[in-house]
Amino acid sequence: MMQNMPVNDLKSVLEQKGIYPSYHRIKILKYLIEHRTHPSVDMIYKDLAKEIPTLSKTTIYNTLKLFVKKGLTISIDFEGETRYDIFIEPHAHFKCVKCGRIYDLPLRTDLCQNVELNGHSPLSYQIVIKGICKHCLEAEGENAS
Amino acid sequence: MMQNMPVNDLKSVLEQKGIYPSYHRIKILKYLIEHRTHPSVDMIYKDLAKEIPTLSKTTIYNTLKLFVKKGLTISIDFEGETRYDIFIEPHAHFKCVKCGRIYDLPLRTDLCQNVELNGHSPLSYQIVIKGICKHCLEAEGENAS
DNA sequence: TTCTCTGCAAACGCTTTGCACGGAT
DNA sequence: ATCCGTGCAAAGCGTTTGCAGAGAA
Repeated sequence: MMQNMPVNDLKSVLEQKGIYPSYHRIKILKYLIEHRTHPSVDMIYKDLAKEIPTLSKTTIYNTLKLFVKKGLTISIDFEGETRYDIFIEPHAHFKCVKCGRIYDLPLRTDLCQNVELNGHSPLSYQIVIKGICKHCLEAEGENAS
Repeated sequence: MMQNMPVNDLKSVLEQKGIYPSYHRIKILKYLIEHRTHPSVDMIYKDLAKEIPTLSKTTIYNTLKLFVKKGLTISIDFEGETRYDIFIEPHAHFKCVKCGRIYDLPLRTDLCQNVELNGHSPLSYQIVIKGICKHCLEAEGENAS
């Protein structure tokens, strides 16, 4: 998980996107890079508040909205909760209905080649697959034997 | 839009899925068949409340949850709002960012053939594409000329 | 009677908004 | 002095829950 990207690199990632690299924004970007678990605002808040006791959720909402707007992050809607991901190349998401984990899945061909667009012009897409993840399937197998 | 399915046919659709065909449930099913606009609870409520003044949103929530559970309907999550659709064959959804309309799009091959599942076992999926719909593109063209 | 469908009101969870403080330029 | 990042509190919105009353079997 840990990628130990130097703070100066994080700063330049933000600056290249036209985002002022404040202390909080660097921390949130660092969190997204080090926790590739598609965290919600609440998850980020609970973890970062340990380091930054004065942190507010509003700041995280503001920051992620800015990151999405600037194309640094994507947002994914799961039943009533928004999750965030810095991996912006096209891919699908798999959500395990047992453990709740979310995985990235590569696409063999771009989605738009697989859909009949009927004249509509796509800008972005999101694919969410629900099911039982490999991890839980293996756990089931162990219990059965 | 109107398909004028006889009430007895609507009843048997429900009964075949093991759903008691109450007055409200028939009305909601009828609405879903006649309005293939991926309505939200609120849209259904606003329309049906004209005919059934005592109708409550809770009943619509209960009914749609039951329909989804029994496999009669699918639910799609759009930014913080759930939409419902009786078209249960696999397909993608296109949401226009200008007019908000939602379209069904056919898939050329099943999604799961296009994704590397990495050992996870899928149960269901949803694909949402955002962009500008044909209708709005044509309207833009007219304004430009 | 018993079970379930219905509906009101309150609670709930996630997100947004309004406004004020404070730091940076 | 101005702009912008931050944070508290309140409001907003979609949804769920608890409970009571009505209706069907």
